[in-house]
Amino acid sequence: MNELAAAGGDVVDGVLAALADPTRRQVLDRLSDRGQATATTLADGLPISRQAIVKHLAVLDTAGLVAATKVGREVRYAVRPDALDMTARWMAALAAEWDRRLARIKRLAEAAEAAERDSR
Amino acid sequence: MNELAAAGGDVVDGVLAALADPTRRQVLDRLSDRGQATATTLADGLPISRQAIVKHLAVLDTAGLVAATKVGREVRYAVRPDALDMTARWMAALAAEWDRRLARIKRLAEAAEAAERDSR
DNA sequence: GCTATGTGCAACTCTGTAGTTGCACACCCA
DNA sequence: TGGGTGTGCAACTACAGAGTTGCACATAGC
Repeated sequence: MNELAAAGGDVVDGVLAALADPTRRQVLDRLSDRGQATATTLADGLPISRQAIVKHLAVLDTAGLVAATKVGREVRYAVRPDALDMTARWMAALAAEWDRRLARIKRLAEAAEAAERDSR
Repeated sequence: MNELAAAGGDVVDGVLAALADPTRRQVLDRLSDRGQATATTLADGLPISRQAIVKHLAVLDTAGLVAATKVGREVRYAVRPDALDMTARWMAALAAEWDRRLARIKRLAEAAEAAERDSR
């Protein structure tokens, strides 16, 4: 089993699934730009309905990328960097791990080649 | 417009879409573990058909996460860390950007609150 | 109290895609 | 040269989810 996949796997899973959708990334972008916004406000500048935005916000909320605050009759959403940061670290660690393994394999291949040359 | 989204947007887009699928992450994990593998080999330990694996590998290839090498009649795949590393950096920068904006908004809110208090 | 506006809920359509199966083709080996 | 094994291509099914629409409900403001 992979220890990288195990560490905070649920969070990473949700964040990756959430960020896979371009519309959701756009929503996040606008949200981080304004600091706070409601689904209705966000739907204004986008070519999709408010309900679609609401669904996207629900996904982002589940992924921990967004936090909802009820103020009177409206619900304000704000960006939450923690989950994103965690996923970035996970990804960087994974890339480093791949690099390590590739370097090891390259070493082994070169050693095998050298042995081959010597035996000839 | 967001300068972060613009920088290497295509690569990030592909990588995120590719990593969103758990099966593809599993394929990548096995691939990085073995260094090299064919679609047939990878399909052995997984509960899906070779053709499904082939399709996943095609997606990963398009995303730049994997490289294919033809050796005789078989096609060997290997992990390629560059695109993943680039995406990790993009994500870290995005998280930092969110942090910055949140800090700025918090500062503004506090300043507004202080002004409110003074005027009272 | 009455109306405006913002949310929530539910049912529906539709497209993308994960997965399968069947078969043809290419190549290694005896 | 012929059989076994690995790939590629194409058609098909099935399901998740992105988006819409309609309506009921709650709250702010007059």
